[in-house]
Amino acid sequence: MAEVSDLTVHTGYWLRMVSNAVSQDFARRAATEDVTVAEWTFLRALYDAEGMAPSALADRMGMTRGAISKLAERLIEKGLLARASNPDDGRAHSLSLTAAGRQKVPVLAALADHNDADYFGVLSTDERATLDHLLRTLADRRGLKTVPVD
Amino acid sequence: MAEVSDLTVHTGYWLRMVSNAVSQDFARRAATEDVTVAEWTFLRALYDAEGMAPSALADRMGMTRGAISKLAERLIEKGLLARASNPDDGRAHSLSLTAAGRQKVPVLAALADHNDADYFGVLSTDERATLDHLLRTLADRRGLKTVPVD
DNA sequence: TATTGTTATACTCTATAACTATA
DNA sequence: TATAGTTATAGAGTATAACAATA
Repeated sequence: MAEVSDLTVHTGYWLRMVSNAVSQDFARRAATEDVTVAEWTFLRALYDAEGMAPSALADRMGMTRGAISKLAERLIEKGLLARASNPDDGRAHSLSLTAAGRQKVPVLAALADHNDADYFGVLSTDERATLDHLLRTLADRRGLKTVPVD
Repeated sequence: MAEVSDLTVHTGYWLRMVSNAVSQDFARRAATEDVTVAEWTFLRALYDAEGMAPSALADRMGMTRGAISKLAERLIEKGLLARASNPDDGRAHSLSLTAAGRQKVPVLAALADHNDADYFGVLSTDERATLDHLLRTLADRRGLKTVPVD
C-alpha cells in the first residue's frame, strides 16, 4: 500500500476524464452554432418553460442570479433571447426565446443526440444501459438536482 | 418520439452532473490546503517525476505550454514549486517540488482518498466496481490519455 | 529556421458584493 | 426592510498568438 495513492485509483479520476472528453466534444459541435454548453442548457430550459423568471432559472441551473444575468445578456446580444418586465411586479422580469432562439433548440438537440450516440457507441447496449443506470442511481442517492453546466 | 429530446435522455448529462459534483466536492476540500484541482494534478504529476520539462507536463496534462507556465507561476508564488535552467540546453527548464510542495502531496492524496470514498460510498461494492470498470473501458476505447484537470 | 518557454490578450464560467428599483 | 434583478470586480481555466532566447 503506497503512502501516496495514485490518481488513477480514484473512480472520480476516470469519471472526470470521460466527462470532460464528452463535454469538450459537445462544446466543439455547439460552437458550430455559435453557442456554448451553458448557453445550450439555458436555451433548452426555456424551451419547455417560456417566461421563466431569472431567479427560477438560477435555481434550476444551480447558478447565482448574477451568472444568469450575464448569460442572458449574451444570449440577448445574439438575438436568441428576450427579456420582458412584469406588469404585476415592477421588480420581476421574465425570459423567453425569440423565434431564432426557438429554432435553434432542435438543431442543438440533434447535435446533442449525435454526440451522445457517437461517444457511448463504443459500449455495448448492455454496458451502456448499466452505466446510465449507475449514474442515475448515484445522482439520486447523492440528491443531485441542478442541471450540469460546465 | 419527441422532436426535441430532453436533456436527461443523454448519458452525457448524468455523467456531467455526477462528475461536476465530485469535482466540486474535492475542490472544496483542496481549498482548505489553498490548492486548486489543477494545481493538485500538477503537484501529483511532479511528485512521481521530479525535474520534468514544462512541455512534457503540458503533454501529460493535455494543456498548452502557456497554461502550464501560468500554473507553474502560481505554484512558485505559493512556494510549492521550483524552476531551474538546464545546463545542457539553454532553452529548456526543469520543474520540481520544493520541500513544502513535496510535503503537501500526501495530505492532498488523503483528501482525494476520502473524497472518493465518501462520494461513491452510496454505491454497493459491486456497483462501484462495475462503474469503475465501465469508465475505464470507455476511456480505453475512446483512447483518452490526458490527466483530467477541471 | 525550428524549438523551448514565457508573456500578452481574450473569453468563459464562477462567486461575492455593491447597487438600483420596487414591494 | 426585504426582494428581484443587474452590474462590478475578481479569480480560475483555456486557447491563440506574439515574443525572446537558444539550437
